[in-house]
Amino acid sequence: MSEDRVDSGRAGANLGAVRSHNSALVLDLLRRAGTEGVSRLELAERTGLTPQAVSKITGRLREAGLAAEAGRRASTGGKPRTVLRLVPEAGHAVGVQLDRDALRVVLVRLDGAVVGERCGELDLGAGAEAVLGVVVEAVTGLVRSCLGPFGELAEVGSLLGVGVALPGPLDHVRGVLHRVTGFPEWDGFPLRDALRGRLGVPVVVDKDTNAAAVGLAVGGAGGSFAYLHLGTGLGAGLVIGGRVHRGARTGAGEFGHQVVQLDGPRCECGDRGCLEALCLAAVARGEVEAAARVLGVGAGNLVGLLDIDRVLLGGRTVLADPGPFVRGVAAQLAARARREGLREGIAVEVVRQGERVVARGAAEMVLGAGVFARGEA
Amino acid sequence: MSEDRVDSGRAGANLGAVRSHNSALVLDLLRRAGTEGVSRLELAERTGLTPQAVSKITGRLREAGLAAEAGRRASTGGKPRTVLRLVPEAGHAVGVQLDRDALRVVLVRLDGAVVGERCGELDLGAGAEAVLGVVVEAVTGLVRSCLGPFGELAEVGSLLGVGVALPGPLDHVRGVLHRVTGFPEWDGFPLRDALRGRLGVPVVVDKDTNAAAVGLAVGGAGGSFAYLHLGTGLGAGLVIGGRVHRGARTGAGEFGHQVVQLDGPRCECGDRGCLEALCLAAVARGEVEAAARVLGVGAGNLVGLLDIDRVLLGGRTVLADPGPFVRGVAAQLAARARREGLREGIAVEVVRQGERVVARGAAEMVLGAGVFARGEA
DNA sequence: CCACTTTCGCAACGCTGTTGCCAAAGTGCA
DNA sequence: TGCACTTTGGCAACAGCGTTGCGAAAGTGG
Repeated sequence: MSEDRVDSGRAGANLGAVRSHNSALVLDLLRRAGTEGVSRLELAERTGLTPQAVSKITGRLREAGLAAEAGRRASTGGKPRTVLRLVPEAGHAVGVQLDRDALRVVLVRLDGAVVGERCGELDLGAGAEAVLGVVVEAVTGLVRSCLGPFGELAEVGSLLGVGVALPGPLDHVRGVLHRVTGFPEWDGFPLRDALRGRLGVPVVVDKDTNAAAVGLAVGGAGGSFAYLHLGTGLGAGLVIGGRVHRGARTGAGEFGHQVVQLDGPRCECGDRGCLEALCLAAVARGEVEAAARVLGVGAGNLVGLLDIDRVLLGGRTVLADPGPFVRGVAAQLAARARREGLREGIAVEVVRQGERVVARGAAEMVLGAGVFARGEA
Repeated sequence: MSEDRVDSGRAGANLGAVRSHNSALVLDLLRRAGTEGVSRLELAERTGLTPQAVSKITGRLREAGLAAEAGRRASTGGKPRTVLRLVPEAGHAVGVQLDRDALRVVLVRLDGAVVGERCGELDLGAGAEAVLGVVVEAVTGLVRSCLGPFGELAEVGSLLGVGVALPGPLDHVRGVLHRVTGFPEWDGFPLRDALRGRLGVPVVVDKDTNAAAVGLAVGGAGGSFAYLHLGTGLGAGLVIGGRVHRGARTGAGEFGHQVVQLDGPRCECGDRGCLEALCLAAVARGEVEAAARVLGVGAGNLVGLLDIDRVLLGGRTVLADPGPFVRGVAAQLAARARREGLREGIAVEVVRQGERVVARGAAEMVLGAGVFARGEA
């Protein structure tokens, strides 16, 4: 997540990069360990660093207030290991999910736990000014109710930033929307800078599917998976090698507009036989099993192309009745695996966080990127 | 390519890793510079390292015999820049392409230039012993004719290893074949170890499409692209962020068996409506334009999913008559781009090296992995 | 011929993780 | 209760990375 300094593009590595890389690594392991904590020696084993190096790194993290000692393990015949734990209150992030008709805002701690939430209605068509007002109102209100009184949001020391997730293609790097289907007034709107200006804290913007993928990747042990989101549309967030794949123009994940039926029915995108059109039409007809089968075909195409570890399902339509979707997709993947001579298909699951997965992931984008900027101090 | 030490999995970085990383980086830039060479300051700019660091690194490379000074640039008002160039003869690698009915062996230098080639017929069904014999014979014969007399292959100091590329699913990490369609006797054959035993030099094994992708990625500036190979089958090699994506079980790139026609005609894989079946059927009927259109649909699905930079076409069928394929695929991608509101589709090209692309890429796999092992000494 | 620009190496430096060593804190047996 | 042993983890010295400061080398241009 945060080791971009070492290998982004083809950049040279210096000692600062090594420190960033290793500190981020340790911090990530600490986050995964959660309440249980990890010992220094375990960290050394998992990172491949020497115990002494881990001691130095964790020492820096403790000094920065990000980690703390928390009890000790049972002895195995010698001095018991000291358990290190993340200090969850040392950092917070806000995650915002904007949908066509709804708004969800969560406040999460450094350890990923949700400590506050607000949901409400939203009319994306009401114009940028109105929508921004609602978002600013919801974010400041939520933070105020959870983290006490303050004047400006920037005064909340532990607040690392705000992550915003919304549907439709956008430029993740610059935080500019390309277009939001059905709402042409958002075309080219610089959402990140606008929000950053009104909130006064760092803002990150990404597609909803990518945000969810970021959230689900925490604890994913560097694996690869796809998050398939079936709601008002159908998209995918791809995690490859523990990192979200956004592509050259941050447009990756157009899963719903893959063609699975040459010369099939017209899709609103203008093409024919798109997966999204077929799948949603089946849902509309009440034929969930057929929808699941079509979704499974698309998932199979994706799995064949990328050979990922597992498939996660989410989004309003799936969550309303998960069983048939999981079974349908799993069946398709199992059949594909059999044809390839493998024993079993790859795992298919429904996301555990349910409706929250996107908002939580949006917050996680901030934690993944921002925690370490403080740890460096 | 070779910076795995720094970020493979989630490994900690130490000083050795930094040196490896940076040396590999510089070496890679030197290889791309080719005959023209690069100056130290250019290397510094591109890596982000200080000129002094580059001087130290190139000093080590020169001492190892991998690089040398080669003239100077025109002065711009001060001391002219000294040009550094790779010493092409410092390293060689053999690339082997095994196809169902043909064998191609190339010997390439460190700079990627092909200095020797052998082609011949092959019967993959003749059994492992016979095929291995033919390969060993061809490899030693070629190296002997190019690099002078020797007893064992391992005595050729500049020979870094042999890369082998062949169709069908296999385990790249362990060098074991899964199965070669139509030749069940190869199921589970440990090709890498068998060849390594008989040749006495390091051997790397990979799918033909991945090998081609490796070769094409050299000089690719860290971008992402897909190599689509249409020959007796249809597969893809994916390069994401300058690195070949092989997936969890090194099975990525199953491009030909994506379903694009629900309930379409049966494919020999057992599924229905596979791209490969439809595309090859059209070719068999002589309808090249239709084949290209179908291929373009598949390419569009891939581009939408991964948002890559460009698409490269190769393989016997494409090379026999490239025009219609390039036009057909480009048309599909342009249409997709228009639907997404982009000005133009992504670039579609035929691979320049033609029939050699796979064998060259196989050799490149060795250079990418092996050069640096020597540079460290 | 001299001033200026630009390249590039030497030496000292700061910082990284590593190594060698020892104190601390347990277990387990006599 | 005491002693031997195991295991953890900090202190200090170290090797090696890229960086900084500075000066020599090698050109151009007036």
